[in-house]
Amino acid sequence: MARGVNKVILIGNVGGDPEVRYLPNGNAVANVTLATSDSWKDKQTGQQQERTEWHRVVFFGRLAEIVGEYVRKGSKLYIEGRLQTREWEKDGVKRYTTEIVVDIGGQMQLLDGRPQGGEGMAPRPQQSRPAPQRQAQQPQQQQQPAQPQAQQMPDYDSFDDDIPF
Amino acid sequence: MARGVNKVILIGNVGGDPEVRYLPNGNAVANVTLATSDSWKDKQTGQQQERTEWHRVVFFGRLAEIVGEYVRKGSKLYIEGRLQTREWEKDGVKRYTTEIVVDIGGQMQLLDGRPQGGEGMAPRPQQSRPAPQRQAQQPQQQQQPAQPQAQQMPDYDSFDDDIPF
Amino acid sequence: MARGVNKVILIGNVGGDPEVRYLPNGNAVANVTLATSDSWKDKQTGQQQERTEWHRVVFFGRLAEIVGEYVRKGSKLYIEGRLQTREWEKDGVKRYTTEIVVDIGGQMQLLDGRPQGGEGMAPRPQQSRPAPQRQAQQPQQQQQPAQPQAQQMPDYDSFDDDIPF
Amino acid sequence: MARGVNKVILIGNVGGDPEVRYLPNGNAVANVTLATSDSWKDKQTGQQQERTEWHRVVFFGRLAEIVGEYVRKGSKLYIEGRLQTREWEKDGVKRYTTEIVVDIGGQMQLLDGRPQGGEGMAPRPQQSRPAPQRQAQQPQQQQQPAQPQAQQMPDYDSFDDDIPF
DNA sequence: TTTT
DNA sequence: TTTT
Repeated sequence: MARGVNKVILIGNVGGDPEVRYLPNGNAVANVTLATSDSWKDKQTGQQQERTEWHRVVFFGRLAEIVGEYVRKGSKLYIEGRLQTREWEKDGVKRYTTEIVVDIGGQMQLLDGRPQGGEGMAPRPQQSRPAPQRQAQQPQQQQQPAQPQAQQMPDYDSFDDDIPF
Repeated sequence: MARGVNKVILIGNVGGDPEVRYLPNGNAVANVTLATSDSWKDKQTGQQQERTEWHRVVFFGRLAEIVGEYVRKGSKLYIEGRLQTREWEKDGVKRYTTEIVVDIGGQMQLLDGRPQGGEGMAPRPQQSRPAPQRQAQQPQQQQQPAQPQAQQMPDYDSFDDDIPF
Repeated sequence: MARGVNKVILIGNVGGDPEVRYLPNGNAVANVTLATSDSWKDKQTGQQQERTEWHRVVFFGRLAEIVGEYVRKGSKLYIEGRLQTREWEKDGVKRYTTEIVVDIGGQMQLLDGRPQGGEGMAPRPQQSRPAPQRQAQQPQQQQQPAQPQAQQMPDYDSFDDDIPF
Repeated sequence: MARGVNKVILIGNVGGDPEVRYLPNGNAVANVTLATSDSWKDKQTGQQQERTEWHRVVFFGRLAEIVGEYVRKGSKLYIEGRLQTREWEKDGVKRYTTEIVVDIGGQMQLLDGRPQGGEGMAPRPQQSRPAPQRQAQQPQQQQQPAQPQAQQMPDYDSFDDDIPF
């Protein structure tokens, strides 16, 4: 149920291989940056201008797993999600990061099965990926308070600090 | 022309009276915060939960003028725009703010003509608002380099620092 | 799962009180017509022009019940659904009707709680509405083949034949 | 200006080479059918189901010309337009056809530069296409009343009767 | 950091 | 058939 509408629709290219993590409850989370670009002719100079916008997209659940397997740097994606701004702190000062959350109620479509590397649509090999913890949660994780909601995830610490927004 | 799609659709309520400014070229800019909310039942506790998301929306041009006249705190709006993140600096450290830009190609609909105050849809009195500078730009402003594009607007300094994201 | 995207977003006013029916499996179906309008200035004559577009919207499930209770002639709605064209026959000739289907994955928002009649947001009295058959299906209906999917619903025979498209 | 919102977003594949025509005023019109498909698992039978939906899309102006040059059978498109139902008559009985109109305010993105035929993105040879009549309208066409608006176009007679809706 |  |  919702009062209001909060909808984002993007088509763009992925800036790097997705980072996939697993929450203590076994739910997958995948982070991706997505570039959309606009070009227009400057009225003053007549020059063709271009501006690229980078978006932080966070997938949860089943879509996160699909992203981890099939999406790579350069992939073209359609995504539908919602805007969410989370607060974090650095050196005692509050910062805010706005992301597009894609979970249930959202959508993702891989528009291009041929990203760099040329392995076609074969799933990415998964040796280096930690096993999903759906059916087998580790004991020490169950001692932590359960994660009731994806939105309440305390931190996104796997994010590179160098991508600042 | 665009490579990619960058679209945001929101329906929500305005958090405060709009701030309207005029760029040196006479174009109006209106800033508004918009609240959307989601509610859901927590699976663990069975409790009804609610989360409100605040969005920064920036209108340009004709829509900004309409916003300045008809939108007030509490107004319910439909907006369609695009995501844009701009960089700014505070105490020597870079910060990023993500906004929804609504200009040509975007859309705005006032869904509720009866916000708090009860004056109906009568335009807001405009004495305290600086005159639009479309046909009559002030000389000292023309000495500055022209602002060719809304996106290149150097700063949004009229923003209240207390709205941190 | 979907290959492709099929999304319709409308904001408009409802042309008449909704017609709510119940499928044999107890699922509610609500039909509504929704008007959206565009106005523009004719370049030839300089006259203000207006065109109203009428849309057939079909709600299923929980949303259909909400529509039956709260939506009335004149209500302003936001809906998000998908396009679907169904075939029917009249006098031996095939006809096609395109509707916007709003079910799971879709959305509905009542944007105006004050339609004509002035009873506020109180649910419509329900004496004249047949009881939902969720838990108590009637025997003769169970003898029919089950309706596996809303999309496969054989007919919309409660529709007024006079609304031709 | 609009009271209400009427927006359609589709991603799908084109069913045949576009038909491009020119209105008496020189404006291009391109007709395309676009397929979107949904698949789901039937709850009764557990079988994977698929349903393809065909949409009639009509492009006007610059986008129609781009469609005529670059879009072919099998092309994958993103389109953003609005719903419009027009009335026509056959054997004295009124029929209605719903289309997605993509003109100014709409958008089109070619998501796949490699449709069947393998000529890459080279524009389609244009010998068989009637010259645009922008600057040079033919006299007999000017005797007809001018077409002030794309929406008022009297007929779409170039459509194949075999595509019935 | 992507893509055309 | 709606609404502003």
